[in-house]
Amino acid sequence: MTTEQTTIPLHALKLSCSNCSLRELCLPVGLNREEMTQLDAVIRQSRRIKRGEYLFRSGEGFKSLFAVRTGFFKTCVSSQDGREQVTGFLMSGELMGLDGISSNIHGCDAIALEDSEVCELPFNRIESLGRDIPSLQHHFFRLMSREIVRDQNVMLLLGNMKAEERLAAFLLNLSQRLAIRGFAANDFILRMSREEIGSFLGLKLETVSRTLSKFQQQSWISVDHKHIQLVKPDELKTLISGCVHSNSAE
Amino acid sequence: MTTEQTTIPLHALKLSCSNCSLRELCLPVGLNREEMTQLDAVIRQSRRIKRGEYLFRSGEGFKSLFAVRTGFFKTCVSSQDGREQVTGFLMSGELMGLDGISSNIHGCDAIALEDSEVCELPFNRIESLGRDIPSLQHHFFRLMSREIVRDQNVMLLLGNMKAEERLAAFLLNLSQRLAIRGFAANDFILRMSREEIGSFLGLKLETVSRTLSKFQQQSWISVDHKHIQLVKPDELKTLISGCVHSNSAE
DNA sequence: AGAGAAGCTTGACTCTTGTCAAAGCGGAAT
DNA sequence: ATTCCGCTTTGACAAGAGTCAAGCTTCTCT
Repeated sequence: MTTEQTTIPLHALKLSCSNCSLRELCLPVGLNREEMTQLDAVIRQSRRIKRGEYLFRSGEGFKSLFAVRTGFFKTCVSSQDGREQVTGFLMSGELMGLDGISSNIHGCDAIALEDSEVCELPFNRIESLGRDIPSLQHHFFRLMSREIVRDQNVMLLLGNMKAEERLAAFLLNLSQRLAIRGFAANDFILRMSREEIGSFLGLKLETVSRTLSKFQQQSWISVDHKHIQLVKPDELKTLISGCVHSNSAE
Repeated sequence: MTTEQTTIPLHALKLSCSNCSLRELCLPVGLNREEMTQLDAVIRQSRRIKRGEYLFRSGEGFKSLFAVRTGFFKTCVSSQDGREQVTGFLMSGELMGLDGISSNIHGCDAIALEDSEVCELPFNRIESLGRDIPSLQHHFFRLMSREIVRDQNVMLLLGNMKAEERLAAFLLNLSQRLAIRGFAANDFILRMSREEIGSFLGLKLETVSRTLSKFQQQSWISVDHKHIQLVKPDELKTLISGCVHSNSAE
């Protein structure tokens, strides 16, 4: 049942752009055939990124957005003294680089957590194409807005929740996003280290480890290193019921 | 020296749209006279919001963005059990409602912290105008991206910084934004309560109070209820040097 | 295959922040 | 002008998470 890699399932591929598995990007837009062709022309051939490699770095010039085609990424900002804050984990169909638009400079690092493939979307061409295809323009506004909503939910998590709640919310969020992509919701492999989870959740790696152990002792989950099974996902949901945003539809 | 109200200074007004003091919105775009007229036509007459009133609520239908003309707002998301997370404090020229675009439903509450005025920007008209005026379209993408960058910096703050660092960063950020608007950078009135500051910074109100007292004991600031003076802003800067984002140009 | 490095778990202890409580002050409304 | 309520400050104590350390497992690279 274990998902070997977070690859987008085939049926989604077929329904989306011809050269790019961007479910998020293409499906909801409702483009006709000609518009789809135009968009395809803009999307550069996909690019392979090996595990551990940077897709882009904070401070580099911004030209393109990148959509994850296969694989798994993290994005993070670093402070001057080296503290690292992971700002997100991205799986297939999700967009990176939106923070670079404001200043034409990337505001975070994007690092592959497994061998991955991305599609490059040159932003100036997206902009001009958006002027010709209103629904595409609207879709990009929506994508950016969704990122803002996501960030606000992370703020709620970092500002208000206890360690157990944070970790439960994290596991359930991963589970849900995998399920949407056609993978098992309750049996998956973590692509990131305890330290990276901790950085994302505002916790130390020891706290992450201890909390996972606690969940396992309660038989809510089973932990075998990076292999996680949600045995009683409802218990996790109960734990965070109340402390999640009223209409958190992420 | 105290700023009685966060009103945008006159020279900025003159340089911006004729019916709306939206420095952020108008100045950097470089619109010509006719385009400016078009934009003015879209911006609805400004609306007054009394202190304590909601501009919009989470869950309400989204139609428009709102720009603060005068006054001061907070935006916040609430969890089901009533925990409130303040996601931002907004002063003149800043935009609210960007999170509503994704689902056509507002994702947060916007509440006036003093008697305020806002300009309403119907989003569908902004979108269509953006198609005619590329620089306007680009400007809105940039505004949304800037919001994402801001949110990432807040994540860094909530995830990595200690109470003193958070409060120092908060005070310096306020100071800087006031200075940009022509107000005194080191002598200002807080528009929000200790509890609201705490909610924004992920701290309890008592911790905010104690930390302010600590700063005062060190003669770094002077605190008289809501009246704050930054006596030694450089000490505050030293405190957060290192833990702020490398290129945090907010 | 073996060695070394990196990552994970767990324990003991510390420390920052949260919680509870009480008292003081100021501002808003009558 | 007065009263009351809400905000703020401060103290004492509790608790959750961080720090430090040791030992173990797994993975990677040679």
